[in-house]
Amino acid sequence: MVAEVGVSNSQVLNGRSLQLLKTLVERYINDGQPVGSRALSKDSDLNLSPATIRNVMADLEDLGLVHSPHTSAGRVPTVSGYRLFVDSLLTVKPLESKDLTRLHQGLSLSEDAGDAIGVASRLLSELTQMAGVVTLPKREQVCLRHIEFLSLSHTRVLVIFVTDEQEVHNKIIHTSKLFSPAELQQAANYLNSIYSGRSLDAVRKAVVKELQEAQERMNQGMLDAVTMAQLAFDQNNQKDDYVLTGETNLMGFSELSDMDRLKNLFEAFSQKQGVIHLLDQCMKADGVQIFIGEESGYRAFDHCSLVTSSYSVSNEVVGVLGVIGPTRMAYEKIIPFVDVTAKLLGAALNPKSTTPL
Amino acid sequence: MVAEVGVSNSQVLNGRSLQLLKTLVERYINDGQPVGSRALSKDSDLNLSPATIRNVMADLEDLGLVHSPHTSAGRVPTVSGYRLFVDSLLTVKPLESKDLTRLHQGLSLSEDAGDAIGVASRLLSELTQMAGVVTLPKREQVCLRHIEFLSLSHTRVLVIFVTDEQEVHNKIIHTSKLFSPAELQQAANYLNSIYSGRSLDAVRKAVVKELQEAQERMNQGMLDAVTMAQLAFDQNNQKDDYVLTGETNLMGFSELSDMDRLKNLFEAFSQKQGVIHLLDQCMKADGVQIFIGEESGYRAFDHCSLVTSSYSVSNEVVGVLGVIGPTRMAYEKIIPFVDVTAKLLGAALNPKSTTPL
DNA sequence: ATTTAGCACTCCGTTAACACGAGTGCCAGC
DNA sequence: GCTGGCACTCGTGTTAACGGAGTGCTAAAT
Repeated sequence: MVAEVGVSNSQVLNGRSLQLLKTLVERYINDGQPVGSRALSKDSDLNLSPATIRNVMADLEDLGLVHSPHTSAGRVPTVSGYRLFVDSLLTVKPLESKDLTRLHQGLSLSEDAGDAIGVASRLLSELTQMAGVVTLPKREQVCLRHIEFLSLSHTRVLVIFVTDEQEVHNKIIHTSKLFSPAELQQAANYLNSIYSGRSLDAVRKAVVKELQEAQERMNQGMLDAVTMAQLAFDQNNQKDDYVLTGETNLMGFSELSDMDRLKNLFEAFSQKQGVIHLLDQCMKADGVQIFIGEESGYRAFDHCSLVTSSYSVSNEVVGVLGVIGPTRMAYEKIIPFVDVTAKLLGAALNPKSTTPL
Repeated sequence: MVAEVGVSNSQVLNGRSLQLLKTLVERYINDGQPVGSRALSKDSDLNLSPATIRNVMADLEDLGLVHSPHTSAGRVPTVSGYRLFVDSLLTVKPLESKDLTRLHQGLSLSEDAGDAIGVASRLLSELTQMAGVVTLPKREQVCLRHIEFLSLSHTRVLVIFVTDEQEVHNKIIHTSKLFSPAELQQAANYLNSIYSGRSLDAVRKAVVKELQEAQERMNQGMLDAVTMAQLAFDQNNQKDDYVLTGETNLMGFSELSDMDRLKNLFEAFSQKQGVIHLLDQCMKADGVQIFIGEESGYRAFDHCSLVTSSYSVSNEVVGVLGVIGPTRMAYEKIIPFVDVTAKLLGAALNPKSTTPL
């Protein structure tokens, strides 16, 4: 059932040790108590006496896979122990059909992208009873649909633009000269005719290029338009952000009941940048990605695990979603859950799949 | 210094008892320990022996103003005790000048309304070390500046409108028939020419009126425009919402260190409706409003106090801001703080005061 | 050579007993 | 009406004892 893992310590890390590690982790995930040799002897179907198991446990402890809180307690998996479990020992359970239908229902009838993101996050947290997080889709990969300028006071201009995912963005820019409403209208018309339907990234590049090389060919109106477009699509405009729900679920877990830890965690949530950076890393790898405890490198997440998956629209990775919970979580259920949710969210965001009523 | 409070129990609730209640509350707010008769005897400048003070305390306890956690502990103010203190005994301290300048600076250079709201909330929480909350300005009182329609798929139309506070709102509506981009443009032009500059509430009413009485006078294009406007400004569109910051500050207070309480509180924060309802009540009364402990009627807030003030733009109350903390908070500092912040936020939001760079 | 049984040991968690300090209520005297 | 004194109550912190759970080690059994 459990194959050997080919490492240098092959004579100790044989099938039996792994089997025992597996049942140890499973049992610990279930009831949160350090698990002792007697319990393990009963739980595993290899008929071994507690004494034998104690020997194996000592080996596992030497390898840093388990750890005992104090001399006469059972063993608890370490981060490495969890890692080995997740990578090689885990038997993932297929998603329960009732959860699948909940996901399907919820995501299929979301009106716009913002909706879908919120729904996805809420479903993640509700169905897992942990915290759900979904990053907003990256703007690079979406297309410009419509742009519009509106004069505020003097040289302040409100830029409104709509992407093909039916998201409305807006930003205030400061122009170098005063524009009349008619001029602004004209500029918008020009930009719409040229750039509508192209990706924002492409627009950004095109704008820079036009400004550099083709100034003499353009009339003043076109030049103004392109200049404003550059201001509007300025790089730092893309507000990285995410939707987080069910944080309060985390308050129920005993491993996070320490007020200082909890405070750090929630502060990390509201400061956002750290979490965003972490999620960005997950976007690079496709498929499900897992950070266990300190692996994330963020102190606030020391006692948490993060299970993520990137989601894609038209075969282009645009964001990440995931679940945050204590390291002691039911990975075998969470992993397929996150996986499926990512796929469904991607499908829901696909512009081709939006069906009019 | 402390005048008598005219109630039926005038012979017990004389100036001296009130003086003692005052110093008791002040001392309890300072160090959070139940305060005993000896401490009170030293703290108050009326020279009384502990024994005398014990008698007074017994009276105050009969009146339900103080309470002792157990037989041989000092006294702690009850909700009524805090209430009496806040209403009649409190000597508010003027805002520290460094806090005032922080507020001024922060709020004066906010770019748009959303900015200002966020800054206000952040300043409230940072400077008080508690949680700060600001409701978004109510849409009724703001003016329409520009409206725009954009066709999505089939009969789904994206409505974008801008208010004079430089806020961009958007909503997806479903029309009964298919419109061409030109028709949508025409409709938008019509609505802009008629309704631009009028308050949203007025627009809503005018639209309904027009549809009822004047159908024969209008051509089809105008009719379509007005119909769409009605959908766009549909009543339930106004998403009540608020900005909350510094929730994590609340995790430091011992009275909220109970995990269940804390969880309830944070859940109330994320569900929002309860909090919104509470804040709505505060909007009716102008000036500073205070809910102490259970007074709010929301179980989640049982051990919290809420100090709020409505804020106004052009003499019209549009929202509420406030501070949430434990009942044991420094009211004498928080009250003027909230008061001033509300006034400054109102000023910052005033469209006349927006200065171009 | 591996597994097992037995045994001494360690450590946690709970309970009880105890002293201490802080504060009260009440009474008698000023 | 105020005050000092006294007995009493209650929470806190310390200590000791004890049972339970689990380990490590050693010696015997397979």
